Amino acid sequence: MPLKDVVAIFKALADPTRLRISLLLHERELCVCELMFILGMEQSRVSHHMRVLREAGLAEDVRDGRWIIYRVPEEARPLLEGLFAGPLRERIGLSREASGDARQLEACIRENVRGRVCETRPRPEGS
Amino acid sequence: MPLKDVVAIFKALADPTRLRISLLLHERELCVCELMFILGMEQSRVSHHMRVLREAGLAEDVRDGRWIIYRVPEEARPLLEGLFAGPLRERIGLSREASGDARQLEACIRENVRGRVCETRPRPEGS
DNA sequence: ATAATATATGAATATATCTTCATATATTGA
DNA sequence: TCAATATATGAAGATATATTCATATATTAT
Repeated sequence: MPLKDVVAIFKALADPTRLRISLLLHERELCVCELMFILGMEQSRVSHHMRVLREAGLAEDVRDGRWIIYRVPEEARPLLEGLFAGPLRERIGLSREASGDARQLEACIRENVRGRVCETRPRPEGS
Repeated sequence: MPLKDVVAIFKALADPTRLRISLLLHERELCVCELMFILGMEQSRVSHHMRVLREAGLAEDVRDGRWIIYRVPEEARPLLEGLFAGPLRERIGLSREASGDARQLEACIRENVRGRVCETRPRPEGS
């Protein structure tokens, strides 16, 4: 494997949003609207980040009806397991962002965000 | 630890040169002129990269006479150990760059690069 | 077929990053 | 003290990256 590909993995994780997404996907597969809900970010922003994670091999998508579900590919599991275990886990676990996200992930499931209308786009003018 | 600091660690490793340097320091402490020799890069380029690694906590420097020796700080050892072990080790180990660097590191020691004049700056005009 | 929903993507702008060049600082040896 | 060596750093330019806005595509329900 070219070093370039390893660098792409670190690049993918070298952004707070993508690191948060990666940690979330490490817990559970999620669609874009669930990620929007958890992160409080708009749709295209999440989508663009998903492309980077996908191209680095840290996420893959499967269509399920009108949703596209993102998850960690089987091949990348041991890698993320290794990265997020040990010394990093402690540091990340103590971060405000990660614990907030964990709480939002629970809310996301409890409130069945995927089942309901998600308002993925800004409403057209005057409605 | 704020997520920001974890991101800084990934950012530091998300560059081919710094990843190579980090792998080298993981093996052995090195001064800038040794890194220049191994990487085949000019002085200021190496220095700038060292600053990023230092600020991310992945390198520290100790002066030894006119040399400044870089090494992995004690606190960062377990982290790098974790990052560079497992699935990543295989991928990195197979990369052309990393094996080239390993060979150059040996040459660097064999030829006692630190002991000799290193030409860390471009010669002044016409000499 | 049409409308609504979920997602992706291209373009534009703002911001960050990398490299190079010039120069500053610190140490050693004559 | 002066010259040489080793390293750091600031500025400038080139390139990459992140965010937003507008719009395209795919699926479902009516």
